[in-house]
Amino acid sequence: MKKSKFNQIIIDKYWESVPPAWRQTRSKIRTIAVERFQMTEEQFQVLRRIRRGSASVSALAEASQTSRSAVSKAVDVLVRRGLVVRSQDLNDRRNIPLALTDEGQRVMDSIFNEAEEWLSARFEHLSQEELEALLEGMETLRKVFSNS
Amino acid sequence: MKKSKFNQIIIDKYWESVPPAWRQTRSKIRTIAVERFQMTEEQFQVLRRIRRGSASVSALAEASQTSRSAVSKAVDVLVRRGLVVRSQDLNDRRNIPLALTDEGQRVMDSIFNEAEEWLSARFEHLSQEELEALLEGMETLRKVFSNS
DNA sequence: GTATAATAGTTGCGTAGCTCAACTATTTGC
DNA sequence: GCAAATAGTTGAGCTACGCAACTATTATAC
Repeated sequence: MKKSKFNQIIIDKYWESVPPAWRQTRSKIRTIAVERFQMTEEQFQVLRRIRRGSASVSALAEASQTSRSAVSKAVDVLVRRGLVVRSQDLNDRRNIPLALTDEGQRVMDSIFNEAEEWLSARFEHLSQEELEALLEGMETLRKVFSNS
Repeated sequence: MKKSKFNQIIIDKYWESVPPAWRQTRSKIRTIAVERFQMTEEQFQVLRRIRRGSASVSALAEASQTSRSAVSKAVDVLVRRGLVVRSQDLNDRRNIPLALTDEGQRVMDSIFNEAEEWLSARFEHLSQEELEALLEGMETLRKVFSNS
């Protein structure tokens, strides 16, 4: 009883926080991307993850909880724009490792500054306690939605 | 220094939690919606909010951080399907209050059960502490992204 | 060793989900 | 009473993304 009531509160809060946060973030990224870099939010996410280390289409799809075809298409655009290179894995030729080009690296640095400054500004006025609870909550969120 | 480093951690965590959570949720809603109710995720959100009380296109757009035109179109589909009615506000005739029809209420009840059971199952194995931190974190998230 | 299954990636097609700008219909404020 | 603001709608157009079908490669089964 008590448990299920609390559950309902969690679910309500989820609907009221995550989808709006996401919509607003996407909208902001789009604005930056379109105005200055002609890049979509999805491409931004792909670049973001490639930047953190070597990656493949499948790994990116898994990490961002989307389909391989969607990632494949995003990567394709980035390759055509000279921001990403598809390289080779001689041990397993099905695998196609992805990496940033120098230009990709450069673009990433500036788009990152802008996007993350915006995000940063959002979090700026939070207290230390709020930040810590937020961090913990987001980690839980990540865990909860990462499998399956 | 310390502050900005912590900020970076928060931002990273944000990227790794919110967008994937959202993508997976949308995907699940779509599955339920398409398979059983022929309804999109956006329509689901609109119905969800109307169910909680009277609402208008503008209020819904504000709450879900999207544009009025997007909401207007979603509402239009729901009206054509007989799930929502546009009524009148005689005090201000610009305002068009929205309400569920009986059929809309009925459909909502069952789609809700299904969608929220899925969400509920995700949160099921969390400890009480995790749930509380999650709740607090999501409230912070909501606040942070609620004003323009 | 070959057939079969599994895996990585791509492509075409269709549709949902927006946004922007332009428009109508009201109401509010000098 | 007229300009500005507000609520809502509509049309054009583009992006995102899933599904299904396809190729290429590797792993497994017999």
